[in-house]
Amino acid sequence: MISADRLRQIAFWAREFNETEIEQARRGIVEKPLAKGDYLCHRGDRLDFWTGVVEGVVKMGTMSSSGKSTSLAGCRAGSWLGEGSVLKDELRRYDLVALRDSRVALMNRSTFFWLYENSPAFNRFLIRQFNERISQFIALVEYDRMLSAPGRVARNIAWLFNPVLCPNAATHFDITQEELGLLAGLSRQHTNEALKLLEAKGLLRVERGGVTVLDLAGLAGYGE
DNA sequence: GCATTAACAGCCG
DNA sequence: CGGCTGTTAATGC
Repeated sequence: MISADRLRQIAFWAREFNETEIEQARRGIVEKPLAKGDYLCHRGDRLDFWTGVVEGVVKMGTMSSSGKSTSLAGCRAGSWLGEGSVLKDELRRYDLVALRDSRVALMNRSTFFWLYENSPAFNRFLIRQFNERISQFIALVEYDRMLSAPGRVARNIAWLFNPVLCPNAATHFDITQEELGLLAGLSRQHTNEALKLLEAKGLLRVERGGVTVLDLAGLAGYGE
């Protein structure tokens, strides 16, 4: 379990919680470090924890039968995921893998359900979260047909900066071009060129070991 | 042919 | 010195 202060630090959804809710939530959460390349779960596993990224970057993706990996979305520190699988008590539909040394918070299923049954604030959060995920996965359908590298990079950056899924996001984020490549499913070189093109269009600024978003809407809609 | 991997020199912290 | 970046050369589909 974690302290109430720690909970407020890592869980933006607990901001409007009352004392009872905070107490329940903090008792039901443990933290776990992940080394670069570690899998938290594979597609098809049962993982009875709702998961928050506390530090680092975690990739949601799947591995095809041929062994080729497909990226769905990156989740950076501050974002929480897997509520669908916990709620429906189903097997995971994707892998979760740490792109760099990371730290996750795990909330057990019974705590999740207690909040679901008892906390209006948590339910408001869940609705917003699901609504945002729907948009994200609708965009994923387009994305599948959109082959352009700059488009892929733009989408993935826009997701990382999603203000609903990741509310504390500043405009700058430390992420290497290699990591962005892993998220977008591109080589580092290709990612590099895509980034420079997006920079030339004024959508972002490329920095050493990071990017600064200048036009989030422009990135989210790039390639339409 | 195109894109990915490999290799390497410059650069910045 | 170590990690990241930007190129070029080699390789694979």
